[in-house]
Amino acid sequence: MQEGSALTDRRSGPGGQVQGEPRRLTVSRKDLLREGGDGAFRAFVHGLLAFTARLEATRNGLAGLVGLSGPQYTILISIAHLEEEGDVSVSTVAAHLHCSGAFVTLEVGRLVKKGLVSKRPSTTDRRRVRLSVTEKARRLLAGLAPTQSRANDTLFASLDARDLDRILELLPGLIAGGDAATALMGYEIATRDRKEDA
Amino acid sequence: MQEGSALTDRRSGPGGQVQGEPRRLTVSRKDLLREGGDGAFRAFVHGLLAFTARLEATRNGLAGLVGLSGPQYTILISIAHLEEEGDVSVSTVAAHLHCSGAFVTLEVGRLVKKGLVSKRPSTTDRRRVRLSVTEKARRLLAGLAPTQSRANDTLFASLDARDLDRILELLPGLIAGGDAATALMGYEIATRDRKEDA
DNA sequence: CACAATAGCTTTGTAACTTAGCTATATGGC
DNA sequence: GCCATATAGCTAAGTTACAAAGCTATTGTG
Repeated sequence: MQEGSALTDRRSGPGGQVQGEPRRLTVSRKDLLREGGDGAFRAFVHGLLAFTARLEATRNGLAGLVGLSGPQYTILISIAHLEEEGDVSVSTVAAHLHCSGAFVTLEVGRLVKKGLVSKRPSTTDRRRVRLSVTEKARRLLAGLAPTQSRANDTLFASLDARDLDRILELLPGLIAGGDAATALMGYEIATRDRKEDA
Repeated sequence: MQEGSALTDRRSGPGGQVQGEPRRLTVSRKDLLREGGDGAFRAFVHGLLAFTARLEATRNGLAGLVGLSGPQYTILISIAHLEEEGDVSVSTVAAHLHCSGAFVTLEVGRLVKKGLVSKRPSTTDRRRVRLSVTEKARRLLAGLAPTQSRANDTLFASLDARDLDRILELLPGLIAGGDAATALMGYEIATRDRKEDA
């Protein structure tokens, strides 16, 4: 009973007294504010957080079905994908997945050992390595497709055709924004202690 | 020169011979196919992969600015968020972030040690713990808000008002889809060796 | 009142990374 | 052509981010 008292006023402190400051916003673009507040945007961020965790869990499951770890599977399908538009090197994959080259080197090595990726020297730059997925890997992934299809249908059941179109349109900009934001973060980290305006 | 030969036909094997099988689809809902193919959907998946990696990197950067690890920061803001709609326990957070309770216990312990989270026994269920963020944490996050705002403006520069509305509408369904898909994966994993139709 | 289920904690282990340092090649100025 | 600088990839070493298993204390359930 009286669990109603658990109701939390999002503007009040622990004693219930409302602080004078008008809650600093976590985003400022007007398109992303609603009635001057960032509540909707925050909900968006937390929703994204919850969704991406489940997306990753699903990917890990698919990976496990073909005997790979999540990252291995991700790297494998990324090579297959990137291969469609040109030569793929370790650094290409690392940039695409936004992780260190060392990690890609390591995991690609394991994929090679499994016979799923082939590694030959690039013809144009002998420092580089040309990665491609083997026929064995294609068969493995083709075998996974039915399950993948069920998983994707379930995962994206609420998405309609227009949503997909719009997101496809949006993604390049969002990725660019991600690169810009991480660059910005690098700058903020480098200059952080300099200013101290409370 | 003659790098043009690197052009990869996405339907051909290494020798250039086209396999007879018509590329198994990774999704089957008609809304998500284009001209009967899953190419657009695949592009969507890979774009999402690239974007979420950058999103996480940005979050890690924000976390670092306040002396937290990425997961610590994520857990902290999740508690703050979940607190707005009711009591928050370890398992609430674990379910929201789709990770193990053990991990939440561990990280929350560190946040408590830093004075950012308070932990008291739930009044209604003495097995449970009631988590809440401290005033110190609120100040810390408020101090981060300006940077966060710059980062979010950059990250989501390409998103317009209608996009945000639509995604907000979509997210609950997507999260539910994620839960359903991971459940499905559990089933697939449990029954995988049973059938073997090559 | 037993019994099963649930919440959380601790321990223990593993997988997922990164940083630093190295070598080989490439590239741009002089 | 040659030197300085940058880039590609590899390796080794270390750290962090997790999860599985097992325990205790509680709570619901027949």
